[in-house]
Amino acid sequence: MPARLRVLDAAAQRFVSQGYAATTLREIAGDAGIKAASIYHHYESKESLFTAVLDDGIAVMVRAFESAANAPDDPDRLLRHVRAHLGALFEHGPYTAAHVTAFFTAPPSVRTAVVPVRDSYELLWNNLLGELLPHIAKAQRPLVRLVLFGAMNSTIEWFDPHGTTTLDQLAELLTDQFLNGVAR
Amino acid sequence: MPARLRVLDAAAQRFVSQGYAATTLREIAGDAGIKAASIYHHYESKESLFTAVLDDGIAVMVRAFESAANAPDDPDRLLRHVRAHLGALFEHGPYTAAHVTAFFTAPPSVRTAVVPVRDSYELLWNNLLGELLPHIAKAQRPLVRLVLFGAMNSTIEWFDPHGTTTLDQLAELLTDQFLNGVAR
DNA sequence: GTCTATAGGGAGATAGAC
DNA sequence: GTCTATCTCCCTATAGAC
Repeated sequence: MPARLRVLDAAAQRFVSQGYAATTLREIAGDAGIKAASIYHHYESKESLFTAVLDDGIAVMVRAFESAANAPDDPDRLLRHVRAHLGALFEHGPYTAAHVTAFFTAPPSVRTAVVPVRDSYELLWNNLLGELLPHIAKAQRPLVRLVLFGAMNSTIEWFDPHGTTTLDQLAELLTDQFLNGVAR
Repeated sequence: MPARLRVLDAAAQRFVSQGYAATTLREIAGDAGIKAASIYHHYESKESLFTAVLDDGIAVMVRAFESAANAPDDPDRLLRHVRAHLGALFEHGPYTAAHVTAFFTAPPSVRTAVVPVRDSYELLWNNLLGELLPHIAKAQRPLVRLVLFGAMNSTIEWFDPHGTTTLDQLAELLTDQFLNGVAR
């Protein structure tokens, strides 16, 4: 595995678990098996390293969304997209998770650099929800999406993908609860 | 306003918006109108200052929960508790918000010190949901609570309490969506 | 492409005057 | 109760050898 990638992996891991400011380049370098100064051969600064992690995270989510969209006539279309989002969160390393746990620890410059990329992913979801739930007023669509995102993303704080509940089951539970509620 | 409280307020504000590690005692002191060294007359360390903020945050949430519980026969009992939680989040300063945005930037020692206090609040909710939704299996109760918490807490990242939607309306929307879902 | 060495700055925390 | 002064440590980043 090339050093540049080992550094990126280690950085994503550390940023997720400690936040941006609490993570030092020495720690990242140590995890990657090199010295801190060598990081600068691959990335020009700590900030650019974080930006690279976050950009990668969105790319994973967008790819997951798009492959879920490839079977448009599936009656469980929403379920498949929820599963894809959760899959990105839990099965593709800490890159996407960084958006949930570390984004708000990012310095302003990093935050603004990544916002447009995040927006593009959110737009995919707004359109999907508009298509699947046409009875919801357009103005309320982002709000409904934010609630769904809140429920999906918060799983990163408590769900254990190696526990008794599988990711498939979690996706079903979230989708059902989102569509039908918990009252019976 | 006593200096000890000005320091605590400033700390809560800074921790919420920047995270723990990115916040310096010099910034907090500046906001409170004193010098950094003077903080040590009121708090023994930066960590203890953060712990104080988080303890206060839980206390506000517990008080809000309890005053919502004072009318137990209200048919809109869940709504009132959701409203109370959101009220704690948006109307009682940044102390409660610190739990949502800054908790995971806390050093391990702070985290473990606050966990028992958080647990007590979560237990209140588990019991409430068990009472209101008896048809849900006991084992699934925490999961249902976590999804609800995810939806409620994520509002801190996007809801503007001074915008066109009021907190009352937001509470109604979240409660309705939680109970009945978005499908029609 | 990785290293050692180090510059330059800012952090948390302490000492002691007022 | 707040200040100034300062200690000590560790951070990001750079310079230059190999």
